[in-house]
Amino acid sequence: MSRASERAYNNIRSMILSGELQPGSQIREEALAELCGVSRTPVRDSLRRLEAEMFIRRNDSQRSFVADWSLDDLEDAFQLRAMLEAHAAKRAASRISREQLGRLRYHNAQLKQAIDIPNPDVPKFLDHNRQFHAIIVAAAASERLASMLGQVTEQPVVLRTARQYDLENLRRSHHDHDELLIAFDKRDGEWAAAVMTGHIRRAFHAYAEAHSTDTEIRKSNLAA
Amino acid sequence: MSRASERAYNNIRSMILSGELQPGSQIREEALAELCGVSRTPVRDSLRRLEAEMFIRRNDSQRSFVADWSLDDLEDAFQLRAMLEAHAAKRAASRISREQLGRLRYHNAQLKQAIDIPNPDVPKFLDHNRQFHAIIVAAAASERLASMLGQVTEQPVVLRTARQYDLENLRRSHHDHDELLIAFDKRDGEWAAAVMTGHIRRAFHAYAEAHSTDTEIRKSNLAA
DNA sequence: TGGCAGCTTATTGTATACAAATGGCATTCG
DNA sequence: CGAATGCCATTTGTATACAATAAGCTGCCA
Repeated sequence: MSRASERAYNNIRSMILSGELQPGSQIREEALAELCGVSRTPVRDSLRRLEAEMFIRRNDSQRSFVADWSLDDLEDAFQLRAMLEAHAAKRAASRISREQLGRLRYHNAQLKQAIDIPNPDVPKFLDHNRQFHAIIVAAAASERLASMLGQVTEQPVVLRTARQYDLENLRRSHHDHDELLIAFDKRDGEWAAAVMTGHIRRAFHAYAEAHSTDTEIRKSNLAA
Repeated sequence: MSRASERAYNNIRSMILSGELQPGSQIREEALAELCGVSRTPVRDSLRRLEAEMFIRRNDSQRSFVADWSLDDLEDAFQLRAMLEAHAAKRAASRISREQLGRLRYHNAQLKQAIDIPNPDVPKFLDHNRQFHAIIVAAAASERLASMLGQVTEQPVVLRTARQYDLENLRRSHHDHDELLIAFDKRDGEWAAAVMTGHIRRAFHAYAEAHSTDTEIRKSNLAA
C-alpha cells in the first residue's frame, strides 16, 4: 500500500484502537484527512477497509461512525476467533516445519522470561504472544483463513484485553503454548485444536471479568 | 452504495463470475471505467472491495489481476465454508423463530418441486437453495459470521458448481435440507451442524469431479 | 404550539488533472 | 552476445473541484 494511504489507514486504525476516536462518534472524511495530513481520497480508501474489518459502521445515508461493541458482539467475535484459530492449529499440526517449530519455541521461551520475573514485562509478553500465534497461522497455509482471522483478532477491545490479564492468566497462557508445542511435535491436530479453543475462550472470559469491573468503575465515577 | 459505485461493482463482479474477465488476466482501472461508463474513482472502490473478497489479487507493484483458483484454493474455501456454515446451523438451531422455520419449509418445498419433474428447473432450485441457506445464516444472528460466509460462498467456481450437480446430487441436497429442518425442529444444534458439514462437503466433491471432467475436455480440445 | 415546507449547510460521491511509480524496451558497454 | 542502465510508456496514487444528497434549521401555517 502506498504512502499516504497507508499512513491514513494506520493513523485512523490506531486512533480507534486507542479510543482517541470514541465508539459511536461520527467520522468526517475531511477532518480525518486534515489529521492525517493527506487528502480525502486515501482517507476514503482507509474508511472502506476499516468498514470491511468492522472497525467502522455506516448508517443508511453513508455516514460513518466508530463501531461500538456490546459484550454480545464481543463474545461473538471471540467465538469465531476460537473456531478459526483452532482450525488453524489443526492444519498447522500437519504442516508445520522444523524451522517454524524452532521459532515457536523461541517465542515461547521469551514469553516465559517476560513473566518469570518480579515485575512482568507485559508489552514483551504481548509481542511474543502475537508472533507465536502468527507463526501458527502461517503454518496453517491458508491465505483465506489468515485474512478472516485478521478480522477478529485485533478488535479494539481484544487489544485492550491482554493488558488486563493478571499474572495467573499470563502463566496459564504460557502453559497452553507449551502444550501446543507438544501437540505440534506429535503432529496431533485434534489436540492442538482443543488446546487452542480453550486458550482463546479463556482470553474472552478474562476480558469479560475485567470488563464488568471496568463498567462498575465507570458507573461509580458517573455517580461521584 | 451509490449509483456509479454500485454499478461498477456489480458489473466487474459479474464479469469475473461469468468468466468474461479471464482468471489471471490483468485488470486496468481505466479500461473498466470505460466499460462501466464511470470514472476511475468508483472503479477503484470496487476493486478494493473485490480484492478483499479475493476475487482480485494484486502483485507487488499494485497491479490487479483476476484471481485464478487452484483446486487446493477451492478446497480451502469449501473447508472454511463448511466450518462456518456448520457453526451457523448450530447457532440457528437454538435461535430460529417459528416464522423462519416456516419460510425454510416453504423454500424446501419449492426445491422439491424444482427437481421432482421430468425436466428439473435448475435455476429455480438454485434460487430457493440460496434463500434456504440465507435464512439459516440470518437465524444464526451473527453479522460477523454472515460477512465471513459472504466471502466464501460466491466464489466464481462455487457459483458454477451447482449447475454441474446431477439430479442425484440435487436430490441428496434436498434430503439434507429435510434433515436440517428436523434438527431445527428439535433444536438439536449438533445434529444441524453435522448435516450442514456433510452438505457442503458433498458440494465440493461434486464440483471436484465435474471439474476434472471439465479439465479433460479442455485438454482434448487443446489437443485437437 | 406543533409540525411541515423550503432553504441552507454539512457531508459524501464522482470526475478529472496531475504526480509518482513501475515495467518494458532499446541502447550501450563489458 | 549478454547484461546492465537509462529513457519512455503505462498504470496506479493523490489532490482538488464540483455534483449530489442528506441533515438541520427557520419560519410559516394550521
